[in-house]
Amino acid sequence: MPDHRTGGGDPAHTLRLLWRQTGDVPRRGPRPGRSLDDIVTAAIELADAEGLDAVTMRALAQAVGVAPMTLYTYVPGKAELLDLMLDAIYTGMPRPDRSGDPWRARVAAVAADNRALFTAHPWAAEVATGRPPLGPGQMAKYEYELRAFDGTGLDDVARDAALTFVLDFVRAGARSAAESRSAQQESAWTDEQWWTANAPLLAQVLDERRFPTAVRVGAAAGAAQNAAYHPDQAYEFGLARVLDGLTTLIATAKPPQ
Amino acid sequence: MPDHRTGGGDPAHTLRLLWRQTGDVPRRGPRPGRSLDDIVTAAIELADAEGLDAVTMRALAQAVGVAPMTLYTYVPGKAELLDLMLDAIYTGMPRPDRSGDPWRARVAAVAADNRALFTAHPWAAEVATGRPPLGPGQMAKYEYELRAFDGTGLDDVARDAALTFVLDFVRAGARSAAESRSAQQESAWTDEQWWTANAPLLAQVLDERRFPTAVRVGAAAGAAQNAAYHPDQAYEFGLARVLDGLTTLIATAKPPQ
DNA sequence: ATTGTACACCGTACTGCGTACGGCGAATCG
DNA sequence: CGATTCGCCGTACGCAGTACGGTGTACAAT
Repeated sequence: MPDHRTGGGDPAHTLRLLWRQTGDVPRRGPRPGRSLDDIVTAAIELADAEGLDAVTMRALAQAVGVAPMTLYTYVPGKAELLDLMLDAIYTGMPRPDRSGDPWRARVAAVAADNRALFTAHPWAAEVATGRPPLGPGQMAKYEYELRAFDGTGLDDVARDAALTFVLDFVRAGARSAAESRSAQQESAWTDEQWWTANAPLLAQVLDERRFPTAVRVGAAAGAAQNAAYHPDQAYEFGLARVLDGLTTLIATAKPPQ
Repeated sequence: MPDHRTGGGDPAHTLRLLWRQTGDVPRRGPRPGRSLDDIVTAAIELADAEGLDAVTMRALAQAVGVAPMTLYTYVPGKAELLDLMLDAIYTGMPRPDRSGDPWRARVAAVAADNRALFTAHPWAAEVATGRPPLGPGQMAKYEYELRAFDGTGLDDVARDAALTFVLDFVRAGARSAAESRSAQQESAWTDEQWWTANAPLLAQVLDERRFPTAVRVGAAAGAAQNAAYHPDQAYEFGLARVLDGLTTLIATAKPPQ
């Protein structure tokens, strides 16, 4: 998991790029050969195909068809590029009108939408968004997702906390998946191969009398995970718990009328 | 957030190091000047003090008082070192007998213990543990934490899923905190400075009619986070939801007798 | 038409990372 | 007392982001 994060560049510059308007003043000198969107789109495609680590300035330049240093005429640096990539995929998320559904279905849908985002763009889960890209995509996403809690009786602070709670849960699962994927890519061992390689070695040193519960539960969990697809299981289990937890909160906040 | 992960080395070699026994056969040649524990301890201290990024083989070598390449006579590579560091801090975690407490208090204590671990060793939150360090520390931790669900009526698979759910929640919060800290370290901007730098710029481009909920809730949440310490708030809110969600599950699994 | 200038483009080079490789010298064994 | 083992480490390589400065083009002003 690389130390990629949004909000790494100069705020003023980053915001100008995020909220860029198409109409521009006539400029002197030679016309740019590409557009900023070309760069961002190519970066997203590269990240989708080969992971975030593959998005080096050299590789991206080659994909776009320019020399590495030429990228710096479009983007101040890699930090700003990441903000632009994220905001772009946020912009592309679906936002159907779900005002007729009950809140629980709406929140479940928000979770599913974010999960789908991370499936389509696994690299997005790896990016630290403590300082979110404050662009149009992020704002539209935030606006839409907050609306999922309409009618729950939660106040504004609780509403933000609840959304953060749900999104953090989805992100955590996507991160595990992304980490697993990049681990396989870099170590040339499948997760499964790694476990089967470890099992016999571990059995030699592991004392069942010292760790009885761990050995028993570990075996059961291991068997269950082989039967079905593991990340999906953890997601289903966790999402049910998340929604139940919010249900308890909302039942207290808004007693049944 | 660097792409540090456990389980990156050769399984056989890693396990041998993790379960190393002190009694050794007499060896030929010169005696080692340091012990493996010296290396691991120094690495943990360095990570505690300056973050995981500061643990470079060169910096660690200097801390230990040897040349960089000398480290490779103690550890096959950096991947194995990380496994050893993590298992070592797991070993040091407190494991008091809480069998008298109700399950909810026990699980809350497990969450608190893990949170304390990440407070003492913030770098631990950054490490991807999809392939956990299968050493004595990790096993003791797993054994102990599974016991928190004794008497809940959960079967082995659900018990593992529930523990994973709780630990992932705590880890997600600790990651945010760690990311925030390293962001401040590298960008020379405080999170707060960053937000106050962005606020006026964002106000110029942000249309309140287009994003009414976002603007309102964002303002309320921002104000609430300035009043108190933000990560603590998110933890308290989330933990209550997590426990409530598990309560609903357990009430269904084990009807009140 | 000419000149001045802003700007797109990019070749070179620097720092810092993990670590492969091979040499040196000391401690132990036969 | 030689042979062997093994701790130690100097050098060097590939790859990352990007600072710096040079080159040539296209427009604005004259």
